[in-house]
Amino acid sequence: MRTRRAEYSESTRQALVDSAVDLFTKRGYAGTSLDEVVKRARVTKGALYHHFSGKQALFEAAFARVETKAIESLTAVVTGDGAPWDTAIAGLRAYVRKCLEPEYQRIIVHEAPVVMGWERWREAEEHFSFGLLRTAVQLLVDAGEIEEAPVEIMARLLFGALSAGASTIASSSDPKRTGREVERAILRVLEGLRKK
Amino acid sequence: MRTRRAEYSESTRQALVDSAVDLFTKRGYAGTSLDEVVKRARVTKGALYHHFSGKQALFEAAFARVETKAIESLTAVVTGDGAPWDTAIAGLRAYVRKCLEPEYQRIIVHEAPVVMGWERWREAEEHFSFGLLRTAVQLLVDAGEIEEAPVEIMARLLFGALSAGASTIASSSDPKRTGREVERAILRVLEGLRKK
DNA sequence: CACCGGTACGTACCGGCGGTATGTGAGATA
DNA sequence: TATCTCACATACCGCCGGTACGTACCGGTG
Repeated sequence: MRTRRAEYSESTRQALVDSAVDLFTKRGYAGTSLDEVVKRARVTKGALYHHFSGKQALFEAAFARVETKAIESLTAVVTGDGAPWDTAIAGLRAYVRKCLEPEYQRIIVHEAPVVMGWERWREAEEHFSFGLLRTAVQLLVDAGEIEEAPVEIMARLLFGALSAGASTIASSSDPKRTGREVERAILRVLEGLRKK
Repeated sequence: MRTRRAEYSESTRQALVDSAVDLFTKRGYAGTSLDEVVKRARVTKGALYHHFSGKQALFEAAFARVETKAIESLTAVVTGDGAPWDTAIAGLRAYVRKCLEPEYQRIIVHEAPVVMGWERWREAEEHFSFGLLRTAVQLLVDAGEIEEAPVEIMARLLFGALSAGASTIASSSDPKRTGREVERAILRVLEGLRKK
């Protein structure tokens, strides 16, 4: 049953997460105070601590929000029925573009591993971007496109390379050019792994 | 002129950096209080703020300390006079091992980009590990071992992949095995880039 | 040797921030 | 309508980074 109070509650929760995503993106986790977050959401700390156990939990909620949105747009790209290789390439392109959005860049790529701790981050990423990337790699192996290799490891390396590439693009003085270069470099790496 | 006071001063500064490296490694930047740092160094905050402008500056000193030590051991590996390709491989192996040391892993790989900010981190790394890696890649290109490519970009991607690989090893339940797998995977990527 | 200047700290304190304990009023329940 | 409950608001605490100021000791000078 959908009561009135429940709707209000959900609404303020959303407002808190919205505010958190905004401020964490602009000022980072350490640079954002909870007073700012609740002020922007037009509530008080009482509301925040009613919905979340603390600052960390609020960050994880923001993390989940951003990642969920990202997964949606990425799966849309990947669920075409083209050749596995071409689909994978399209997915990589889409992911690099995602990494250039400030929200994703700051919260997911840069801060999450430190704020959540590497272990917790790794665990959470299983259900989000990294999980998607790993299944993509698995598909390529199954399709015989790239040589047999420990999928987990290869996916980790690729994930790291992609993040570094995206950061490079983002802080470049000529993002367009750097973007093309990064894409070409990644494609070259993949071609090097491809079976003849 | 080497005065007595200068020696004392240098000594307390070293003690502060030692303490900082220790605590930042164990508890991270945010989890370490300056009171703990000065207590372990057996001084007070007055001494700390005499030598460093603040917590950030102290972190950068710790960063420089750890990186300097790393560079020393890495250049020792690289300055053999073997074939460029073999030297590069040896360097990569040595770097992965470095990343498994807790100090390097926590302070340099995980926290530095967030604490210092990506731009500042990138700038600092020019004189340390990344600088070394990039010149190594440049040497391989010059020697005709790998195909022409924007060296900066390739080095960035490699750097990201190596960091991810090292983190994977460190948090693995079977580090020995994972270590071998990561090394093999990296070698395969490099072989894919090698000229025929 | 007396004096003095400056450096290398120590001490006391402030403001801000994360977190907590407790009050309260609107909406659900009977 | 009376009561209960939950979704907040309010007030407060302890810690921590940073600052202002005091001080003792070393090193040079007459």
